[in-house]
Amino acid sequence: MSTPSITAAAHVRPTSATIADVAAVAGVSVATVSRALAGNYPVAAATRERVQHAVASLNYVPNANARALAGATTRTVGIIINDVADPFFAYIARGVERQASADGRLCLIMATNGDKERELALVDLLRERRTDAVILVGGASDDPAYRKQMAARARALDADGSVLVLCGRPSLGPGVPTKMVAYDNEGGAFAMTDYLISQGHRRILYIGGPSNFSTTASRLAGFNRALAARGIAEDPALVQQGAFGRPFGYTRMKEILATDLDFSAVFAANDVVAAGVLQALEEQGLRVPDDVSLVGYDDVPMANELRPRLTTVHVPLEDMGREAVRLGLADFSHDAGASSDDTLTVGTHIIIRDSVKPRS
Amino acid sequence: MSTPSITAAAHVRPTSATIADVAAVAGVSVATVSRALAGNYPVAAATRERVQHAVASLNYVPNANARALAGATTRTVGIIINDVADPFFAYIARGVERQASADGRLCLIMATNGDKERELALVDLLRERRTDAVILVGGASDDPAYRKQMAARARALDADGSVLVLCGRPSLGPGVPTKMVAYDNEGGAFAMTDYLISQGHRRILYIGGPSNFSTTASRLAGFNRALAARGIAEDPALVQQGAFGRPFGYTRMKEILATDLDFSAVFAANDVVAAGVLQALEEQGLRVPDDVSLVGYDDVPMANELRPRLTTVHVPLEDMGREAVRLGLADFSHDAGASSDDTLTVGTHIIIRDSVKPRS
DNA sequence: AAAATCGTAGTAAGCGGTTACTACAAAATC
DNA sequence: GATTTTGTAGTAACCGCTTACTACGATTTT
Repeated sequence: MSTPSITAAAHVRPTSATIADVAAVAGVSVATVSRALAGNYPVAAATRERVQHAVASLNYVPNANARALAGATTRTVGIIINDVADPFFAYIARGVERQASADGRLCLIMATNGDKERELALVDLLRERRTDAVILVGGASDDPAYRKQMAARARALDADGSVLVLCGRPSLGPGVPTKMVAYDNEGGAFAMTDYLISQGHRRILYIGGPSNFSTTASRLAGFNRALAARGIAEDPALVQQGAFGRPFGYTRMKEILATDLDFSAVFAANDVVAAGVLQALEEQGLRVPDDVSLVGYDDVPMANELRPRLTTVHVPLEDMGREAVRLGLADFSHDAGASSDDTLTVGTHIIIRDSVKPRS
Repeated sequence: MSTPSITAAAHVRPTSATIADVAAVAGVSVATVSRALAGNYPVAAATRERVQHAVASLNYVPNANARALAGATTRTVGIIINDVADPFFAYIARGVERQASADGRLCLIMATNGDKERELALVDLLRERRTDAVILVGGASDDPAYRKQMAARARALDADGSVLVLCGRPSLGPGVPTKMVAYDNEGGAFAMTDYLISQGHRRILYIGGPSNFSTTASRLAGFNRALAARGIAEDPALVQQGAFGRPFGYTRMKEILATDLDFSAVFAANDVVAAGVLQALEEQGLRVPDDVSLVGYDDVPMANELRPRLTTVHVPLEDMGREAVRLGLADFSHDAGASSDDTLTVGTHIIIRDSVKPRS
C-alpha cells in the first residue's frame, strides 16, 4: 500500500485518531468533545468551533464500536436471506436497506443458501453484534427441532433487548417473542387458481417449492382450496414439489412432458420456476399461452421480461422489507411507549398479463 | 413484546449476560473465560468444561463490539453499491458476501442510489465502523472535486489500517492507497462492436449510460476504437448517452424511433437498458433481430430470458465480488508479510445468442 | 450584598472484552 | 532436598467512547 514500512520496523497496527487526540488539540476535555459532537448538551459556540477544527485537522471519525459499547444501540440491523442475488430476496433486502438507512442504521446482510443450520448460526453471529433487530426473510422449514432452536434464539434476542422479525415466514408459535410481517400466500394462490379455473382450466399442474416449507405449504393450500371451492378433485399427480429455482422448473417440467400427464395450465410456485417451465415448454414445441397457460408468483421484474409476459401474483417485496425494519425498530422510535402492533400483513393481488388463455 | 413491563417500572434497558457473569457461574476469572472461548491459550480440560457449561446455561454470546474495541479487527467488510436489487450489483454483492463469509467476516451493505455525495457520506459511516475493508462497486463519476474527496477518504482508511477496494471503477490516481479489481470494459465493447461490424452492420446506435461516468466512457471507447479499426467514421447522432436503467432505454429508443435516424444495430450500454430498448422496438413493430440487431453488456440472468435471447458481453460479476474481498483482506491472511498484488483484472468475453443477425 | 440560579466544562466510572504480566502449585532436574 | 521448569489461572491495564456527578464563574434574584 501507500506507506511501505521500513524493513526492520516491528508490525504496528496503525490506529486512527481518538477522541482524546481531538480533546488535546482543541484544549478541552474528552467529555466536551463528545458533547460538541453529539449536540445533546450545551457547549459554547466558540468551544464547539475549536472542537470542529480539531476534528477536521485530525480527520477524526468516532469509533462506532466504542460508541456502541458505551451507548445503548449499535445503530445496525441484521438481515438474513437465502441468496443475495435472487430477486425475491434482493427486493426485500432493498426495502430493508432503504428503511434502515432512513432510520440512520446500517445493515448487516448474510445469506444462508437455504441451509437451516447455517441460518441458526447466523442468528447467533448477529446476536454477538448486538444489532437493534434481526430480520429473517422467506419461507422456513417446518422441522420441529429447527423451530425449537430458532424459538430459543428469539427469546435470547428479546432478553438482550433486540427483536427477531420474521418477514414472510410463519410464526414460531404462541409466546415466542417475535414480530412478523406476513403476506397473503394462501389468498394469492387461491385468487390465481380461481382465475385459471374461471378461464376454463380444470387440470392445473402445480409445480415447485420444497415440501415441508412454509411458503410452499401456504400456496398449495390456497391452490387446493380454490379447487375445492369449484368442486374439482385434487389429483396428486398434478402436484409436483421439489425446490424453488429455475433449474428445478426446467428439469421437472421436462420430466413431466416425457409422461402422458394431462393438463392445460401450469401454476409455478414462483416466477423463477415459471421461467424454467417456460423454457421446457418451448423446447418441447408447446406454445404459451396457446397450448398451455402458465402463471407464477411474486411478480419479480423478470416476469415482465418473459415472452409471453407472465401473469403472476404481485407481492410488495420492497414494502415488506421496509415494514420489517419499522416493526423491528419500533421500540427505538421517539415515543418509546407507543406499543405498535407486533404483526402486519401485506396484501397480494394477481397481475394479468399474457401467459394465460381461456381453455379452448 | 413478550414481557410487558409493569406499568410503573422505570425503563431499564435489558442487557445480556457478560463474560463476568460467565466467570462467576463457572467460578473462574474473566481471563480464563476469555481464553477458554478463544482457545488461544492453554486451559485445563476440566476448567474449559465448567466454562462451557456456564456459557450454555446463561445463553451467553460474546459482545462483538467490545471484542472489536479490545481486539484488532471488527471482522466486518463494508460494501457500497448503487442499488441492492439491481442484478449487476446484486451479483457482485453475492460474491462479496460469500467470500467475506468464507473468511469469517460479516458484511455491511449500503446503497447510494447513484448519489455521489451520499457515497462519500457512506464511506465515512464505514470508517466509523472500522471495517477491515470497504469495497466500492461500479462506475464512478469523473468529477474532480468528488475524486479528490474520495482520495482523501482512501488515505484516511489506509491510515486507519483499513483498505479501500475499488471494484469495477477507475483508479483514484497514482499514489492514492487503494486496491482494485478491474474488468475489461473497453475490450469487451471492442469485441462486441467488432462482432457487429463483422455481421455487416455499419450504422450502430450506442445507447445508455451517463456521460462522464467511467463505465460508459470505457465502453464507448472500445466501441469507437472498433469503428476506427474498421475504418468507419464516428457519427455523434449514433451515440445516445443519458443513464443506465430500463426506463432510459425504453424512452430514449422511442424518441429516436420518432426521428429518421438510420441504423441497423443497437449496442445498449448494459442488459437492462437493452430490455427497455427491446420493448420500444417491439412496440414500434420492429422485430429483433430481423429488422434490427440488439446487444447488451454484463450478461445478467435476464439477458437469457429476453426473447430473442440477448447477445451480450459476459462479465464475471460474482468473481469480481469475491476478488474484491480477497484483495481487501489480504493483509489479514496467515502470512501477513506476503504482499499480494494491489490490482487484478478479470476478463470479459462476448456471448452470442439470438439477438443479432447479419445485415441483409 | 448575599444567595440562588444558570451556563459550561471537567472528573471519572463504567460498557465488555483481550492480554501482558504475575503468581503459584506440581513436575522435572540436579 | 533444593531449584528450575512447566502448566494454569488470576490481576489489572487498556481499547475509545458516554454520561452522571461535580465544580465554578457569571447572572439574577431577593
